[in-house]
This record gives sequence, structure tokens and C-alpha cells, in this order.
Amino acid sequence: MGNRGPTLEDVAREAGVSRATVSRVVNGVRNVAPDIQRSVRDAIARIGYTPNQAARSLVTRRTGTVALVLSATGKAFAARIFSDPFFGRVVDGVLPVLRERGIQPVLLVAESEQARTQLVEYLRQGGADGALVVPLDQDDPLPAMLVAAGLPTVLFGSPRDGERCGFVDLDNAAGARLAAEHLWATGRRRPATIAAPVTAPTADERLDAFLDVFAARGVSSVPVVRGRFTVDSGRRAMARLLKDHPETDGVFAANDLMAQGACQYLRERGVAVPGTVAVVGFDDSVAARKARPPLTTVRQPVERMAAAMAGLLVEELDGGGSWPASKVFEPLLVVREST
Amino acid sequence: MGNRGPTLEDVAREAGVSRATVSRVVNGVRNVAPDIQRSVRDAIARIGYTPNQAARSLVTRRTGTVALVLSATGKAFAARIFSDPFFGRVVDGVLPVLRERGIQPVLLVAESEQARTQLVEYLRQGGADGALVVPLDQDDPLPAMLVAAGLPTVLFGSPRDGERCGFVDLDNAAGARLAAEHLWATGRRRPATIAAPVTAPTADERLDAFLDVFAARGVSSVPVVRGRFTVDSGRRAMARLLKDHPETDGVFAANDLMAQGACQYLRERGVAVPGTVAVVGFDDSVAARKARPPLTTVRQPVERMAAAMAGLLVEELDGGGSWPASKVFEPLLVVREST
DNA sequence: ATGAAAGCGCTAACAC
DNA sequence: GTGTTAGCGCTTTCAT
Repeated sequence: MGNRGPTLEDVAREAGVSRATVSRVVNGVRNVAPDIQRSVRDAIARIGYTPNQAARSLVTRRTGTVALVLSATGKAFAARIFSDPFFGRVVDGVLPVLRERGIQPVLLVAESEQARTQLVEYLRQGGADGALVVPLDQDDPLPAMLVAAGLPTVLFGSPRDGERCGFVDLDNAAGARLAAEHLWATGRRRPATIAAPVTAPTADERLDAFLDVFAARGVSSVPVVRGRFTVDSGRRAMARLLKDHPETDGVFAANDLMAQGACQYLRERGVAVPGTVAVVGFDDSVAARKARPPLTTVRQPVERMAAAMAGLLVEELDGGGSWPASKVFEPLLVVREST
Repeated sequence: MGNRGPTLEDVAREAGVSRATVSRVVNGVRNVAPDIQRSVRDAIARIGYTPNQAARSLVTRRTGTVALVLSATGKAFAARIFSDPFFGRVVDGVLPVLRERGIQPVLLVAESEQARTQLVEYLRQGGADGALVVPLDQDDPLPAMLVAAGLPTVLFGSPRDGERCGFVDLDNAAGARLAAEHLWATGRRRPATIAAPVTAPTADERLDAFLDVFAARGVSSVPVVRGRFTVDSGRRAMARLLKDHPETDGVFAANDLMAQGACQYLRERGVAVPGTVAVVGFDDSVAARKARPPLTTVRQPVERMAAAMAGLLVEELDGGGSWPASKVFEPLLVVREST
């Protein structure tokens, strides 16, 4: 748009100094006499000057912006993201870290192949200084694309082999073990699990670790039903489980939403929770506390992980230490009333 | 970062033409001989050229970007947004319209006073060509700030007097009337309503219209409890209502989430829905269909409204017709099993 | 401590 | 059709 605002030049003329001096004041560089600083600031206020970011980026090769990218391959994409508290927690964790440093956070969504290409192009062209990526699918090509484009990138979840980018992750196997051992310790011998979709980044880790614990104790056949991380899919999974394996006495769900759905279904069918069937969730999101009964769950410190993710990227952008950097968090079992 | 990639100049040299010609090819301008076009494209591919957006914006005064802004004043901001299907629907509606035109959609969240200022500054400096704003609070200062900054802006919901910007809106009063008349027509004479937070943009419209319908039919005292647009607040509101006004036989909630909460609570207390109490929601989000029982609700075509919002902005950016433009949508009653 | 001047990479007149 | 050239608004040496 012909948004022809006042320029540095205008300010300089108004204040009776050179462009360079105005630039120094605007960028808070020292070596400017206090009185000149004042008169420049006055001039800026008077004529309502705002620096032009494009001109600035052109020379600094910086945008002062970081992208938080949500990427998935399914459909009704946004509707999916905007009904899972998980992503809100990520955003809540990232924002303060970026704000504090005066970095503008922009959320980008990559809901299709086309969108992904467009997005990488946008970022390559200087849309942001770096990217924080939350991949919803294990085989998401976006991280690799970003790395190939030379963009500093940090992932939520471990990168696949060869992807040279930073990441934060949870020890998912340890989390699943926590759940399994708790069920065992509270006497459950007929466990079942509502697993993540096969495509989810964390799916195998959580499932395998859960099965291992029981296998090691002689329980080798554990029913597995896949859910889709939604309350509804949790209900349906539980229905299947109850029908095919009525002897089940403990259920581990790969997230709280599905655990909540399982509880709902059980209670509606008159099955006592935790009396007859114990339920363990994963994440410790708000859903866990609001569920009936409040869920025993494996806590994933999503906000802290997200903050760390942003921290790693910022460090890298500041030309910090070793790269790629990463950080793995430990889960914690939170026992409430569903077990 | 020192992302010193190849420039137009490099491509020009490689292809043995001038910068201008390369520019023409890149921007799809006619008047370039086919064979030259080919050799330029080859050169681009060969050396992996990407146009520098900053340099481009500097001269065109365009970014090829539109911001979708979610603005609110509360806390646990993102957690709130990312658990209400409403915002996902807005995003789903906006994305295709923008993508189709090659415009990069960026989501911006304004969760605090500081964030709002930072955001306006960012946009003024050329962060995006225009803004689509979804205000969560009636007295949100952001729209006015954006307009004042001279940024083409379209709102979801009507602007307050004097805000010179485009908007889309639903005829909220008509929606509430639909609900009220339906309750009346199905014999409910002791209605109550779970209203939106006083701060919500749509709060008064929906509430007043609902009360008016019953007042006109001689029912002048209708209990009102405020919710917060969440399932949980719906439960709590229903609890209050049931305690203070056990004679209630019909409830109108200002969104589906609260209606869902109301249903949950009623059924847990052994109150039949719709047998004893009828419940009407608002929005017709996924929550309405998934609720038990499936909700009768007032349909708000959020995706279509969002698409229209994007359309209005794009038109304005293309230097289209009259400005500010706007579009108001009509609600529709969807009768399911809760009434 | 301040100013002059050289670009950053691109588009858009304007010539040819 | 294609090339030449003049900026877009800013930062950043380099002088002074």
C-alpha cells in the first residue's frame, strides 16, 4: 500500500542532524550526545516516524521475527489443532520467551503439501529468522525442508536421523513405563492401551515401553487400540476394548483427551472407574483435572519444553554455543482418582 | 543471518541477460521471449535463486502477507483459544481464500497490552499488508489501533462507532430469537439462559433478543447466569440455575460448549434432556453434534464468515470497490435431540 | 561524537 | 523485447 510514512531522512531534517545519527538513536547505539538524543526523539515523536522493516532487513539480514510452525497432513486441520489443549500450551510456553527479547512471534500453519512449500519459500525469502516446529506426524517432511533451506530450526520432538536441527523432547518411554508400573503396582494384571495414531511422532515409544514393562512381568498379551488423540476416539476405543476384552482392568491412554473419553464411556456403561477399570492418561493437560474422575496421568511439562525450545533457537540466533542443541525432559506420574 | 544467497544479479550473469529481464521472468510479466524465459528459469534452478522479500517489499510496499490476529485481554490466553473449536473454524475458513491467491497467512496473537503494542508496531513497519482481527472482548483496543495505524483491517464482529474498518458479522439478535421462539413453540414457559461473559462482543445482542421474545409473550422474569464459553463454566452455570430455579424447563446457552456443559450436568443429576429441560446452544460447532444428546443449536456459518472476511480484505488490497465493506450473515436453527 | 557515502537486492520507468 | 538507470529506506564503514 502507498503507506508512504515519514523516513529517517525526514527525521534527520526535522532534528537538524544526519541520517546516521538518527539511525544510531533509533537503534540505541551509544556515542550520541544526550541532548542530540533528546532532540531526535522529539522529532520522531513529532512526525510519527516508524522504521521501515523491509529496508532494515535488507541490510541487516534479520527480521526480528521467529515462526512457530504447526504442521500436519490431515484435513479439518485447524479444527483439530484448535481443540487440543496441547498446542495452546506450546504457544503459552513460547510467547513469553520471545516477547521478552522483543522478537515478534508469528504462527504459521502448514496444512497441506502446497502450504508447506509456500511456507518454506516464505521463510527462505526472509519471513523469519528461525523456526520452531511442532510436527504432528512422524513422517512430516517439513523439518527436513527447513533445514535444507538453511533456516535455524528447533523441533518439538526428536528429529529423524540426519536432520541437523535443535530439539526438545520428553523421555516418552520413561513416561509410558511410569504408567505401566503404576498400574502393575496397584494390582492391575489385565491391562490394555489406547495408543496414539501410528503416524504420531511419539506413538511407538510410548506403546513399546508400555508393553515391555508388562512383558517383563509375564503379561505378554496386551490389547492395543489406536485412537486419534480426541475425546471421541477415546470413547470409541474404549467401546472396542470393552467388547473384545471385557476382562480389562487397567487402561493406559496416550493422551488425556483419549483417557477422558475412555472414562466417560466406562461410566456411562456402569463400569466403575477406578473400581473396576483404572485409567491412566498422558500429558497432564487441563483435561486431566477436569475429567471425571480427575485423571491419574503422566505429566509432560509442555510449557517448559516449549520455552526451552524457544530458548535454544534464540541462543543459536544470537550466535551462541554448540549447534544443534537439544534438551530432553523427564516425565512425572501424577496420581489422581482414576486409578 | 548471513544467508547470503544468490541474487538477481547472479542469475542475470548466469543467463547472460539483464537484471530487469530476470525480474520480469520471476514476476511473470509478459514481453519476454520464450527462449529467454527458458534460459532464465534454467539459470534460476541451477544456482538455486530465491527472491529477497525485503528488497522486494522495499520497492513494492507490499509483503504478500496477511495477518490473522487473535486478540484478548485475559490470561492463560492461548490455552483458552486452543480449546475452543470456534477459532479453528475461523482459521479453516480464512486459509483457503488466502492460499488461493498466493498470500501468506500469518497468525498473530495479542495476549497482553505489551503484545498489542508490539504487534501494531510490527504491522505498521510492514509485517503484513492487512489484518483480519478476531476480538475476544468487546472493548478490545486493537481494532482502533490498527485503523489508526492506517492498516487495512477487517473484523469478525461489528466495529464500534467510528472504527473505519470492514467487518463480517452474524445477526446475533436474530439467532437468539430463533432459539427463544423454538423454546416457546415447544412449550417451554420457564426459560433461563447461560449468557456470554459481559465482556464478549456478542453478549448483549444475544441476551437482549432472547429476553425480548419471552417478555413479548408475558414471561418477564428469566434467570440469567454468565458463563465463560467453556464446558466447565456451562456446568457450573447449570448447577446454579438448577439450585436457584429448579422450575426451569428450557435453557439457552450462548455457545455450544456451555450448552454441552449444561447437558452434562443435568444428566448427571438425573434430569432428563430434553424430557424435563430443553437445551439450545449457539454456533453449531463440532461440539454440538458430539454432545449427548446432540444439541439443538443456532448455526453460525463461521467458516463462510471467515472466508468472506478474508475476501473483503483481499478486495480492498487489490484496490477494489467501496471501503469499508461489510457483510452480515443470517443464523439458522438446527434442531437435534436436546429440545 | 557526528556526517558523508556506499551499498543491501529488487522493481519500474524510461530508453532503445 | 531487452537493457539502463534511478531509487525504495535503512545500516554501516570510514572520515572528520
